[in-house]
Amino acid sequence: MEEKEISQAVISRLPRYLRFLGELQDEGVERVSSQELSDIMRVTASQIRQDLNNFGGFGQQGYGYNVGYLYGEIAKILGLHKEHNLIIVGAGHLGQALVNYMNFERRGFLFRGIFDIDRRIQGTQIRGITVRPMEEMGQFVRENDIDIAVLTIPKSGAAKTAEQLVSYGIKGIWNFAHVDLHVPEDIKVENVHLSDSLMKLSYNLASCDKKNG
Amino acid sequence: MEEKEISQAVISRLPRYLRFLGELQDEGVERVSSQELSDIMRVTASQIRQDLNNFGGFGQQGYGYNVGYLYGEIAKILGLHKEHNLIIVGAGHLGQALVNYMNFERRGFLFRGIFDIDRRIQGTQIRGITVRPMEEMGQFVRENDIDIAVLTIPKSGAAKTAEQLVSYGIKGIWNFAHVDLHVPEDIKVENVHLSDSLMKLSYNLASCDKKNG
DNA sequence: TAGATTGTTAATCGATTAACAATC
DNA sequence: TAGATTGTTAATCGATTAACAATC
Repeated sequence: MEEKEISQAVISRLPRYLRFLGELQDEGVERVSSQELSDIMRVTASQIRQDLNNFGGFGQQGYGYNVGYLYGEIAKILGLHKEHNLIIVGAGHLGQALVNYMNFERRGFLFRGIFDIDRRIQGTQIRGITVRPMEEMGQFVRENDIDIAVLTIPKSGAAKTAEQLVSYGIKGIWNFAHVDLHVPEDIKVENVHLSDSLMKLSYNLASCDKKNG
Repeated sequence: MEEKEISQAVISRLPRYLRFLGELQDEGVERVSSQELSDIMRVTASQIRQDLNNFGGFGQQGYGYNVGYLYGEIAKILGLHKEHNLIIVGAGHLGQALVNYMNFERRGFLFRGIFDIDRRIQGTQIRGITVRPMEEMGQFVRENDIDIAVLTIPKSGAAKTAEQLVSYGIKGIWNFAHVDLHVPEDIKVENVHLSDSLMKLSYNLASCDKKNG
C-alpha cells in the first residue's frame, strides 16, 4: 500500500500543534475548532485542516476536534508513544545540558549512556549516568538497544564518529556538530546548527537597521 | 528606495553557504563556480545563483565566484562584520553551555552579562562573567548597549521576561524557551525549540519503520 | 432540522529549477 | 576569439489559502 510522502514542512509544524493542544488540555478545554486553533496559533485554519488530513480525519463536522484525542493522535504520529534509547556522544557543556533537560525523558527519550574522549571525565557521573570512553560505544549501543545518538562533539571528529555510530546500528543522529553528515539514506539525521540560527537572528537585526536608517 | 523582501528560506541557507566557503578558503581554494559549489553542497547550481543574486552580482561570467570575496560579502549580509553585545538570561546548563561555546565570540557575538533568578549562583562566575540578579537586568542592558538577549529560562517565566527585555531596549531575542513569544514587530525573535527538533527526528524514525515493516 | 465545521477540491501564491542570452 | 559561467527570465513544481459540498 502506497503511503504518500509527507513534506517536512508539515512535520515541522506537528510539534507546535502538540504544544498548543497540550496547553488547551491543561486548561481543561475539551473541544476546539480549526478556527479557534487558528486564532491562538496564528496560522490559517485551512492549513491546520490540511496538515491534519495528511494523517487522517481526526475531527468531526459541526463539532471540531476533541483536544485530548487529537493530542494523542499527533503524539502517535510523532512516534512519542514509543520509547527511545539515546546516548550522548560528547560530554561537554552542551551534552551535559541536554542530559540534564528533564523534559526529554518525559517524552520517552531515555538517556542510557554518555561517551567522551577525555580521560579525565571518564568514570564521572552526570545525572547518575557514567561517562564512558569512546571505545566502549559499539558494544554499549548493541547491548542496550540504542537507536538515537546525540552528537555533541566538535566538528573535527563528527564525520568519523557518525560513521562509527552507523556501523554500530544507530538509526538516528541528533547532530549538534557544525558539519553536514553523510550517512546511508535509511539513517535519519536531524541537525541543530546553533550558530546558523544565531546568524539568522543577526541578519534579521541588520536588515531591520537598514530599513529604518 | 524600495528593497524587496528576502524570504526566510533564502536567509536560512546563507549560513550554510558561508560555512562551505570558509572550508574552501581554508583549503586554499580561490575560485569556485556555482556548479562546483552545487556538487559539494548538494543543492542546485541554479538555487545558489538565484540566492546570491538577491543581494547582488558577486560573480563574474566565465570565471565563477572568488571564494574570499564571496565569503566576506555573505558575512556582511548576515551582519557578522558588526559586533553584538549579548546577555544570557537563565544560567542553567544550557545557558552555561552557550557562554562556553567560544565560536560565537569569534563571530562577534560577545557575551557581556549573565542573569539568573537563583540567589545561590548570583555572584559566581562563568567564563569570567559574573552571574547577576534579574533586578539588575534593565540597568545593565541600557548601560552596556546590549542588543541581543539569549533566553534560556523555563517556559513559565519566558513571556514576562521577554516583555521586560523589550522594554529595556533589546532588539533581538534568541529564544530557547519552549513558548511562542509575542513581541512588537520591530523586535526579532529567533526560536530554537530543541524538543521540536527531537520530535521531528522521532517522526522520521517512526515513518521509516513503517515503510520497512 | 438548522447551524457549524470538517474534509477535500480548486485557485493562488511562492519557491525551485531549467534555460539561455549576456559577457567576462 | 572561443569557452565558460554568470545573471536573469521563463517554466515547473510544491505549498498555502480559499471555497464549498458533505455531514455531524
